[in-house]
Amino acid sequence: MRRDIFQAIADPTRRAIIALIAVQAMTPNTIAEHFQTSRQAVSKHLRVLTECELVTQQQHGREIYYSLQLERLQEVDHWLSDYRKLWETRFNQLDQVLSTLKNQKK
Amino acid sequence: MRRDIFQAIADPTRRAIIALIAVQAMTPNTIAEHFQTSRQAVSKHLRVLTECELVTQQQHGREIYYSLQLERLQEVDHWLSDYRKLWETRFNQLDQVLSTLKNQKK
DNA sequence: TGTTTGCGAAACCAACTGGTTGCACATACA
DNA sequence: TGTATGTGCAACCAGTTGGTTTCGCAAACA
Repeated sequence: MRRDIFQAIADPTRRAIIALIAVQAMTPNTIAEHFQTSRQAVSKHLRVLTECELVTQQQHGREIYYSLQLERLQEVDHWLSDYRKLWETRFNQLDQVLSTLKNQKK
Repeated sequence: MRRDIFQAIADPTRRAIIALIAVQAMTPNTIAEHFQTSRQAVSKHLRVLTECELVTQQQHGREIYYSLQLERLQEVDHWLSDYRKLWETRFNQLDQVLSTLKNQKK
C-alpha cells in the first residue's frame, strides 16, 4: 500500500521508535524491550516506517539494525514551512503593535 | 475521545482543509465545495480538528465559520525541532568535509 | 548435528476510521 | 406563518489499524 509519512508519525508508538533509533540503530528485539508490546508489533511498526522510507535496515548476521533516515522528516518540515511563515508574520505584527505602544508611552 | 494533533494532520483531506481555512475562515458548505465529498464528511473532519483545537468556530446567524489556530501547529514544529538540529548538524559536518577537501586541493 | 535465537510473514481479531444516509433544529426569508 | 437553508448528530457500513499468536527460516552455537 502507498504509505504516507504523516500517517507514519501519527502513531505515538512509532514516534517513540523514531526517537529511540534517532540516537543509534537498533534491532527489533532491543526496540521492543522499551515498550510493553511484542516484538512482532514493533516489527509491524518498523514495516510501516520502512515503507515510507523513514527507516532503513542493515543486516549483521541474524540481527537486523534499523536506523532513522533523518532527512525524510524534512518533508514534514517543508509542509510546516508555509504555516511557520504565517505565524512568524503574525508574531512580528504583534511585536510592532507592542513597539508602537511603547513609543506612545515616551 | 482524546485527540492528537499528529493524528489530525495524518489525513490528507484534513490537511487540505487546513490549507483552505489558513487563508480565510470558511463555512462547512463552502469547504465541502472544494472536495468531492459530502458536507457531513467535512463536518466530521472539522470535529476532529476542533477536538485537538486546531480549528475554532465563529457563528454568524445560521452559518458557522471555521478558522485555523495557526499556533497549534507549533506543536508539530516543536516535535521536529530536535530532529532539525540533528540534520542541520549533519549538514554542517558534510560542509566541513567539503571544505577540507577544497583546502587539500589548494 | 541438534538446539537456541532473531527475525519476517501470515492469520486472526477487536477497535477505529472515513464515508454515507437520514434526521432534528435553528435561522433566514416569502 | 410556512418554506428553504445551514448546520450538528446518530446510525450504519466497509476498509484499515494495531495488536496477538503461530509459523517457517536462517544464523549462531553446543
